[in-house]
Amino acid sequence: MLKEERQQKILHFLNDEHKVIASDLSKRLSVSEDTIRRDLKELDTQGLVKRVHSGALRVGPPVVDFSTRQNISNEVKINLALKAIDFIKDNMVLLIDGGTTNLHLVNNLPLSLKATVITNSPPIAMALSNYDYVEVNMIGGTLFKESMVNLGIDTVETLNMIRADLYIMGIYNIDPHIGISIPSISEALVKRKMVSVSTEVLAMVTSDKLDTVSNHIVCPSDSLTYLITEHVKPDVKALYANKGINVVD
Amino acid sequence: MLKEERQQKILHFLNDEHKVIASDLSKRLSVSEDTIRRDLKELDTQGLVKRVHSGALRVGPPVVDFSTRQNISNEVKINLALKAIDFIKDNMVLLIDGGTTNLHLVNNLPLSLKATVITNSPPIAMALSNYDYVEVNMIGGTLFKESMVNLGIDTVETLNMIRADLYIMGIYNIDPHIGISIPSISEALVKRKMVSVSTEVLAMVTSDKLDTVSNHIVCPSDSLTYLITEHVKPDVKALYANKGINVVD
DNA sequence: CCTTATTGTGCATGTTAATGCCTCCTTTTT
DNA sequence: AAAAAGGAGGCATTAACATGCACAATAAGG
Repeated sequence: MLKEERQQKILHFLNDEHKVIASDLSKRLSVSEDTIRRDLKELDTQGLVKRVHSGALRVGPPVVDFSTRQNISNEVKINLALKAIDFIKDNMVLLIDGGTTNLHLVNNLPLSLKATVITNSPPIAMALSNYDYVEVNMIGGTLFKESMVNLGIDTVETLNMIRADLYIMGIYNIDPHIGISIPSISEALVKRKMVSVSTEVLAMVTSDKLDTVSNHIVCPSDSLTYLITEHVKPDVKALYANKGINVVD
Repeated sequence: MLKEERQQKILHFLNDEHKVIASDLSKRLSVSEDTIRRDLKELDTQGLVKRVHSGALRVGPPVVDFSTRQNISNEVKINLALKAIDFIKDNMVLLIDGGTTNLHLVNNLPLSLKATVITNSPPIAMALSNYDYVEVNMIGGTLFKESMVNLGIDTVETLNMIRADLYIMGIYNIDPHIGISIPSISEALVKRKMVSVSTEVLAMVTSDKLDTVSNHIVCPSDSLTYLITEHVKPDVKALYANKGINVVD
């Protein structure tokens, strides 16, 4: 990757996030922190970013890109994604389904990641096409337009032939007692199958969804291996931790 | 190869790729890296590229240059798409594979279209999610990043369970005598199967591809039902028409 | 047809740029 | 205040670069 390209990416990140952390950039762009520091220094000299301890700040207002950016909560989801990335290692077989949070995750994976990704979500597949060392396997089915994932009998049947190291589940609701639930039954069926074919299961969730529930149960909450979230009250955290879930906040 | 020719090619590459690497160019154009460096230096002096360490960047947005035919060809493709739409009726089962021309078609379908579309291309599927009355069935497989389609054994096997009224084939080359061909063998296998499960086959092609050929044959040209193209010479048109192909220009 | 200038190219040379690591120092956090 | 995290500057390594030179191909002129 060219130096100019990398710096362009940093500016692009900064456009969405209003601040960037050097150590995060190092992971995302697969270069050493020293290089990131040099980049930030340069960009600061050009007046394109404001260098601060441990990272850099955006100068001026963000450039609005109508096609992709919707809301501020992106930043929260990006932060969840950055924490989740620590659990993704080279040579894993990953199973990733849909959801905007998962899409943010995929857009922030280290560029050098070497992995096999299985997904039933066209947007996830397309995002992964930027990663040279990631093999993408799409699972077919009937496109469910609300959440942009392929669902149906074919999908479940194909999943029967698969084993994954880590399933990154896009979730809508989670309740420590009842479990993970979802409004759509067909999505629930596919997610349930995905849980059953994966060694570990990771989910990211914003704190406001930590004790909500929908009508279709995907799996009990202790099916999760990792739950990535924001700052939560200690008692809620303990509730999940007691079930053997690795809570990261 | 002439120097000017080579530099023209470099500009052409840059138009599609927004960056070029000197060492890559050396291989692609079969000259030494020194020569490439001299070329890039020259082009930089003329302000046509921005020279950076290890390569060069495009200056400004993609060039609207007639020699590269980038923008023009988009217009042409949209025109082809508009002609092709006449052959798409409500309640059809359509099989659509990848390619920019097909994507243009999908983006210009009537919003009221009521149909079932089967596709192995994530971008096509995503574009179709805007159509309320179109059911989208995705065929899975291994994502082939160059052309953004799912390919492989799974893909072909899934196709065995399908019958379509009309297959809209994205094509690269067609020669009236030899047939439709494509550089990638795995893509050829999938396309061939798609032809065999469809009642009718439609392809759109710009006139400059009307008598070219690649190495892997998909099917004889008379497998086509409709060939949508630009203005072509009467004799060429007759050549295709004599094979029972409905040529539209 | 042969000579000769011109140009483009590849190779050998020393030089510079980009990056990662290391050590020592500074800032931040606990 | 101690510990941890971040940063600056130096050094080493690698890839990319500029330069000079030689050779080949081409074009012009005799």
